[in-house]
Amino acid sequence: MGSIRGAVTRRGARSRPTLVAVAEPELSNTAIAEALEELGDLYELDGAIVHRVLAYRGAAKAVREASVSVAALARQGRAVELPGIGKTLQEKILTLAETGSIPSTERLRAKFPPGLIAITHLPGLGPKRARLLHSELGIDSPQALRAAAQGERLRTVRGLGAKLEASVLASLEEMESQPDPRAAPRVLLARAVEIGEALAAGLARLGGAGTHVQLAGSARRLTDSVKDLDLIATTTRPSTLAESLGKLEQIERVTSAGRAGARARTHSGIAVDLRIARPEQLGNLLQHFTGSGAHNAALREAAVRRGLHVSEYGILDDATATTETHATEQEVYQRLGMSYIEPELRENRGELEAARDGELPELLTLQDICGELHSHTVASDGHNTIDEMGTAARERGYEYLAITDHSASHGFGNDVSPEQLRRQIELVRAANERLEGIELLAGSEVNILPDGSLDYEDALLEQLDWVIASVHTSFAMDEQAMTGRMIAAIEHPLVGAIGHPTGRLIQRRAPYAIDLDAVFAAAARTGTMLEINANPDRRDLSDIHARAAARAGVLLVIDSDAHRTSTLANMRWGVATARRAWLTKEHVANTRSWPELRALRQQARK
DNA sequence: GCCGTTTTCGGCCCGACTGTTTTCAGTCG
Repeated sequence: MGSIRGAVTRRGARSRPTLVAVAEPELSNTAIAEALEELGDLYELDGAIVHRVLAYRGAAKAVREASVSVAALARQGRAVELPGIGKTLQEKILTLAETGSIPSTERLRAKFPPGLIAITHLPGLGPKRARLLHSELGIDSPQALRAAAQGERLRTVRGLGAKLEASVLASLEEMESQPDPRAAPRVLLARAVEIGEALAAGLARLGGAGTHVQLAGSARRLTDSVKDLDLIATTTRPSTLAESLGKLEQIERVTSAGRAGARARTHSGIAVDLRIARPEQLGNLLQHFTGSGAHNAALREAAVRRGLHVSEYGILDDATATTETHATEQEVYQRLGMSYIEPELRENRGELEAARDGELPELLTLQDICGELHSHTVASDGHNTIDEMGTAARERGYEYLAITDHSASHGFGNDVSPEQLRRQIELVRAANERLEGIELLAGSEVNILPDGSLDYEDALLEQLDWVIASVHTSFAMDEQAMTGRMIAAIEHPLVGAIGHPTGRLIQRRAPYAIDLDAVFAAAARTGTMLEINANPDRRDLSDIHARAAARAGVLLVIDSDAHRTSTLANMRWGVATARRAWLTKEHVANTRSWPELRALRQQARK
């Protein structure tokens, strides 16, 4: 399932490719994850034990993060290989895929009105209170809840009071402007880190000598987006430091401050949580507040089996009944019998087992990157000249820079005609003569047309050092067609890499429908590389997808896709994604010199 | 409902906060 059935265009064929035949698309992982989440919510309302509910939520997460079709896995009896999915859930997934629904969902939907689930998602209200409201007052929707709160009827229920009525009304008002509270606005990582690092530096300055402040939370794990900022500090004067948070220009207001820390909000609306640690327990606090929640829960669960209880304050040993504190995270992990786990890996995706077995990868670093293979100039939609980009790349310490402007059909007034590309090649060659200390490569970011062909003739592409092929049009094709389109480009012998392979824009545009299993298989077979586009809005491939690609034997490239000299620095976010994908230096092609990389390409073409 | 460096049965992270409570349940991260 999900694999290529028909013959694909032979590598080396120069004629227009024919689209490949691919299998009937399966029920999407997103749809399965949503169904499991709904069933978890319904069981929660039904009063199931919390662990059963958590099992459904854990399974939904595993399905959402799976890089292959879970419906296809379930058909093969292999969905049980995913963490948190056992025989029961595999059966339910199979039933869902084959009949379109799950019987227990249907039964519980009949029992609880749909509006009740919405109520459980309001802050301060959970399943217990929703059920109470339903049984005591007959409340079955947010509208009914509002009426009851306004009529001061909530306080007639034992355990509820006037303050809850007020907070419910406030939450309902909030919900109207933001229909799903779980979809609260998140900030892209680049912006969050920029603000977070400024806050940390500002606090360190105000705290004076002996004060250290660092980012924790999801910003430290370098996730795609961030909900709030966690800062961890050590200082000799805790109260003074907490108060000084409000003096920073980014802070709109401080909601609380004390010796243990402070809470605040930036002018841009991001919640900030400052925690002040005693130096001897900095490791415990930092480990706790870096998360992720799933990583910490799994870590603690494993520790309990060994008689150890982990919290932000230390590790309690049942054997001695004492709590030990740890100045560094290294000591925390060591005490638990593990090697140190880099923050980017802390997602409960197998890192705990690997750390116990001493099998964590040596993650790629920014310093490993030798060159940039995707950049734009004024020839298309960039803002700097070839020389300016080359000089900036050299200043970053790169050995090479590929100039890859858009191609003949790009549109927006930025298309580069074949004639213009010929001229551009000459300009790049001339600039390469002028500039010392960096090799400039003549390249192009070529459009993959809807039929899978490219928008320059092969004879012209052959004159280039480096070709990236990307989809920039017709995003709405069905999965079969899009997969065939992409594989045709992967099969093209002159294509070095596929740019931003899924087309996603974080928080704005979902990936287009595509069978990535088939794409990875084709890329591994042909040696065509796949890009991790480092633009902070894209980070495409994602961490999950890049990890699956590497496992499938695909070689990756990390590209800034810079449109001006300053955005060459976006490489940082691509490396972050690669690290979250467990990638080492060996997985990434542009950690190699240009001669080595070129040799790899030529080898793949044989 | 899942899962095993004490278990195939009986467990399943930890602490803070809030609001409503005379000792705690529910929710949250």
